[in-house]
Amino acid sequence: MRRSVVVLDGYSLLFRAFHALPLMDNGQGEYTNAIHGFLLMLHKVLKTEKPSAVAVAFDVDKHTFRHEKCAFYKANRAPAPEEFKPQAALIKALLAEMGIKVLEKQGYEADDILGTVSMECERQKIPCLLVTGDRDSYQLAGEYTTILYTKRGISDTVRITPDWIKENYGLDPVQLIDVKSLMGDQSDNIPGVSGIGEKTAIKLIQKYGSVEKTLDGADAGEKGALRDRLLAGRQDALTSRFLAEIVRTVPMELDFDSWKTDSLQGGYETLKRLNLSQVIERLELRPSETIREKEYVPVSLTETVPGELEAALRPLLGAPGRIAVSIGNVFTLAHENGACVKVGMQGDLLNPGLEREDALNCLKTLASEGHILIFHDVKALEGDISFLEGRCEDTMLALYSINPSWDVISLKSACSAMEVEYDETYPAAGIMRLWLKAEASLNRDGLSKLYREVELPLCFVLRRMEEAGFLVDKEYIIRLGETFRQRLDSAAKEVYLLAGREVNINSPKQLKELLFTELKLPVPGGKKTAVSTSAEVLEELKDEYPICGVILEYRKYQKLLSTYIEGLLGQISTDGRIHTRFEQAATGTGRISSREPNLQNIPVRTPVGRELRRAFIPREGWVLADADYSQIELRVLAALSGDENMIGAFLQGQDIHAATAARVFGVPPELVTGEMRSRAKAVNFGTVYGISGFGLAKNTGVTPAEAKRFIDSYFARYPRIKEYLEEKKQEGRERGYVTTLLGRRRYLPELASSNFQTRAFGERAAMNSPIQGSAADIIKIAMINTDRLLRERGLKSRLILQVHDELILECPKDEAQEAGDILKQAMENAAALKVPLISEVHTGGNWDECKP
DNA sequence: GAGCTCACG
DNA sequence: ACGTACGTGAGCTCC
Repeated sequence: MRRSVVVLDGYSLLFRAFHALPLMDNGQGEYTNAIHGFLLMLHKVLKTEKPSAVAVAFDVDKHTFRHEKCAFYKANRAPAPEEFKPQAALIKALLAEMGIKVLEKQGYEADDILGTVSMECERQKIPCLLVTGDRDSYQLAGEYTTILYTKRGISDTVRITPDWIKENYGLDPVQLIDVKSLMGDQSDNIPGVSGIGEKTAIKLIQKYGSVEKTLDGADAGEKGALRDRLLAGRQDALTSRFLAEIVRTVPMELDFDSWKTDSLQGGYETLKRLNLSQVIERLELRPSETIREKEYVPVSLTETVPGELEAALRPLLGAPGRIAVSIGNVFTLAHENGACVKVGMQGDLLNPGLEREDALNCLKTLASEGHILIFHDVKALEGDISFLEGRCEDTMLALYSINPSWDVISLKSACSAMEVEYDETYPAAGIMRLWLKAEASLNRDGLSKLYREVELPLCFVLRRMEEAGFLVDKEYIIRLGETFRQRLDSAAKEVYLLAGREVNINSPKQLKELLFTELKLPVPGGKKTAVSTSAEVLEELKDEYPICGVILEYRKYQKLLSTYIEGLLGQISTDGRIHTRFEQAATGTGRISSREPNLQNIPVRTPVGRELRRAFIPREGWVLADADYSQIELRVLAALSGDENMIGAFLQGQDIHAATAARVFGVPPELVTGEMRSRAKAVNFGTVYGISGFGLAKNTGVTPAEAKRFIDSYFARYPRIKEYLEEKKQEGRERGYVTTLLGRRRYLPELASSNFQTRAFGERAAMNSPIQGSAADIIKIAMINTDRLLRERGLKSRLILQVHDELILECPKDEAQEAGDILKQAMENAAALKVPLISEVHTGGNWDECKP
């Protein structure tokens, strides 16, 4: 197909439509005339021009804060009326839903984007049509670039080519820049030369060729008032020349092939809500988000012989397309064309049919025929799912990418989060409904990349990690358990002795009664009633009251025994390995979690805890390679905030906590004491968590007033960090969410709460989520790349565990060096920030040995 | 099933 | 004046 590109100037055309059409609304206060006009215009252009690529360009936030941000930019243009603004916001969402590429770039006007696209088209010799209501774009006309200018209204257009400009102005397109610099433009705040209008400017450029030549020639070549004006306006003219020229080098990716023009699908529901039925009709839109029950062709294949299944399905499922799949008690499939099939599975008493393997083989056939299979949580599917990599979608992951706060793990709650009908008898139909809606939302919110390039590929990596598992030394754990049991028992006996009676130490209620009522221990903090028997409280009392120390001892071994010794022993599979399950849609920030058992909270902070870590081992002849990011969250904070001081410390490879201490205490680095460093470290942590004076005080043991002073001097030394955290809170309040490096959102309705506590929590989450979430984004990329590289290089080494900022490989001994290098490189190159990412690799014969 | 406690990053 | 660190999962008690 012949390639050609059409780009529309979003705001200028919307504005044209807004003024050309009478004000319309949908009866609920939403104005629609500009949207209506714009979409008809878009449709007409696509129909008559039949381009191979289309996009719509917008200025970023032009209508909200252009006045403050940019002194000379469109400063004198009338503000947009209230009836217009919401339409501008709506159209972008609509275009995304319809799958039309939206182009925008912070700090640039739509004109600049048009200029950049046309420049690229000139370079590639692709015909390019710029549709706009702004005559400034005439200067962009060229051999391959035509301007479709809307003269009046929305349908009265003229095609501007270099020839047209020659005929009408006697000039080349670029000389229009020179004309504009002489005549000026009030709406763009281009001064021009005072006293020179369009007619004179054109005449001068025709005569001299350019602004420079006009100015140079004016002294000798002109006379009277005109000569005086040109000489006086020299500087203005030169400044104007700079302002009048449209930027044609906006840094942006231009992948024309992805700017789809076929099938303007999606947007039906939104247009319906806006009551724009004429647009729906003209664009021939169909309600794509919902498959209505009557459209199904439900067929029950009860007696199917396994081998005949595919043949039976084929006529129902039609040409290659997208098929939602659910395998539970029944096997259901729902094609995007509405066909729907249900087959009994073995084990279903009413309708016994297929074996699991038959169902999987059926899917294999469908996938090999070019169908895209859609699942809800594909990783949870039993059996070998490797054939689905690159051939499937996952609604759970799509919805989680859109909003990690949604409960999307079960299909039922996912459907209720998306307000989609859930039909127990045809789960696949629910999955298809979810997918069609999720796909539009992913596009609308710019999250397709996150889903498609991170979450979806990652789930196959996680699946391989789950299957690989972590080998443990079972006998060692049992022996360790025996010694822990002895220490637990003696601690219990000692507690009973000191208490004078037996008590269930596991019961906080009984313990509270014993300590604070019977034994009348003082309550730390001067509170009247005891509130907690937590380690924090007992720690404070243990010097004075030995029973508290013994209770702590008891608790330590109780935890180790029940959660770790017994918990882990109960999770060892027949292969001697522990296969955790990674939850990919469970956290509010984008982190993954681990369960049954949780291998992300294996003890490490105390020596006794680390004894347990020694139970995690590689298989015979292999080693573990463990790599962890150094200070990834603080590095992310430094990079996102752009704080030069913190960036500088990381660039120089300094000990960040010591460097912070030196700055905040105002002493040279060599005079930083251990105490100073550890306080600075606490504040660095606090900052990442969304600092509060009280929280810091509680964690470091200083008074809240001291903590506050410390935070104040910290922010005085790192002003950009303070600004950044304020910005995040503000952003959260304005937009309702904050985002990570990859655009992952966290919605924070708490910020609008009238309850102080709720609101304060929202603020801390607004500060923390971009940091924790971006770090999570980064390690996910590292995991995908590590997994791919290891396999591409034909190595046997494999990822077996992720612990938020740490990745663990199991490697054949002779591969350890190479695999460790790959791991380190993949981690350090996962993102290019303003600070380096550093990953430190350690190998060892057990997990504990992998610590520095 | 909620609340407490505690293991991890 | 309010009452706090961010993000998880698991085992225990007790209603």
